[in-house]
Amino acid sequence: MILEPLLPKFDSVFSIDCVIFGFDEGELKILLIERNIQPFKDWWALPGYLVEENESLDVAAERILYELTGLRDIFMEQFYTFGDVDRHPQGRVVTVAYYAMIRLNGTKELKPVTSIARKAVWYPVKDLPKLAFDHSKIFAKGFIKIRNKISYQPIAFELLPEKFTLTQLQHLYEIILNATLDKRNFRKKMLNYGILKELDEKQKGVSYRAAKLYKFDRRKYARLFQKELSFNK
Amino acid sequence: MILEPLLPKFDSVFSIDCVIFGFDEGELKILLIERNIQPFKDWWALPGYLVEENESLDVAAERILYELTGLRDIFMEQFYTFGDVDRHPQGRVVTVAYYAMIRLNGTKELKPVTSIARKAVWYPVKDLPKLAFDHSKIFAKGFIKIRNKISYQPIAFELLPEKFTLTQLQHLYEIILNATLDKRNFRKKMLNYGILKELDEKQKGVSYRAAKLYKFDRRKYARLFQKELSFNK
DNA sequence: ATGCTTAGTGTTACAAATACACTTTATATT
DNA sequence: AATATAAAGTGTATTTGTAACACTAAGCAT
Repeated sequence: MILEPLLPKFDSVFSIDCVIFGFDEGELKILLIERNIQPFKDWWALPGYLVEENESLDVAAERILYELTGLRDIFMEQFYTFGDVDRHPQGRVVTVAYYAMIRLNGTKELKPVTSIARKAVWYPVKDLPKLAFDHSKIFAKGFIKIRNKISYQPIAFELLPEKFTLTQLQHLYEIILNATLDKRNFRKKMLNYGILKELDEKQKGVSYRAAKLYKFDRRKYARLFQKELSFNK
Repeated sequence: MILEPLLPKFDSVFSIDCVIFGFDEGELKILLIERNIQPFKDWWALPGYLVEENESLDVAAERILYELTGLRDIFMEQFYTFGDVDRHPQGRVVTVAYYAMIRLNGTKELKPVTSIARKAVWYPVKDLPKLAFDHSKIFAKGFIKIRNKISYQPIAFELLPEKFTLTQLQHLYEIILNATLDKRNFRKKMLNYGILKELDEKQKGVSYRAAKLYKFDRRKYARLFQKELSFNK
């Protein structure tokens, strides 16, 4: 039997960082934690931590988000990997960044289940504090990512409450795209997608004419994105 | 002076893998190497290797591609990071995948400058061999990436020789999109982009009517992609 | 009853995408 | 020289989507 050369065993460290978008009180927000450990103790940071040895990246992302914020069952998507040599003071740590857009029911409490984070809070993206590591850069790239995504997929509803008005939806688009949109054209386009269901219900508690409520039809939405774009023939 | 707790020093290993697309003899190809080292010695693989300690990911990608194939100054873009627990037999190795589309002048010789790769060759994507590690999966994701990209950005010219005919361009689109396109509409659309320059030259050596040659105008191309998409107002 | 504030609505103009088939031209063959 | 061949090259009508644009309707507060 031929002896194979002995190979060194690799034992690596890398991390996950999460950019979680929410929409509340007419503002786009992201989740930040206050770090309770070194390095960057007491700094604001994206929820992020080291991946464990026997964990795939996707699984790690879910676990880490849960442990640092208490949020569960959030579908996140990987969007970029940051690997500058000096991005981590303890050595070479590459971090894989994930993003998600979620509905922030007001009720969902943020409660870190580990002491790594002192607390987790929703922070308006307009007014972010200085962040630990290269997290400002990571956030910026994540923001560009959802801006692009929303331009070709009507995914904004992930951020809205179950029932919403068309004006709320439009405001959300305007914030993410950083542009003002024409009301009539916006409504026409959205309704044309055929993924909104008009409800027999109206907004309540407003001191003016109440708007109709809508909800998204996820089945139709899924069907919509089976057909592909451009150059169909 | 307050003593900070001593932090462990991280010392990690991760890799880069490159999916390099070329177009030759009417076929879409990618670059593969034949591995000359364990693990997966003698297997076909994507050009890929470990990142060095003091190297950013982008720089590592360039170096690794060069060392394994002899190709230089190729602009690559990161597209996904693969981190399944068992993807590498020597332990936990996360790999950051890059892609590029390049012009394959016929002349550019492929010559690994390290013995890690025995050789590097262009392989038709239609007929890839079994690949080392999870490289088949990486390739598949890279292919989807360029398919999507080409659908909204006329980047296909990266793959073509300096001078090309519209029919060649169309064939390339058809191969990447896996669809047949209408000749008149295709031409109209391409010419409307305003990034093609008609030359005073014709195809040579064909046994039928020679087609006009075109080349891409990179200046106009760059300008085209400063203006953004969708929902402009 | 009046005022205020937002909801809700339609048309026209322009641009882009699609469907579709014949003529022209360079070369090769006889 | 005549003919065959193979791909180049070209235009129009239809449909679809995008863009610009301003007033009336409804509900609540006073």
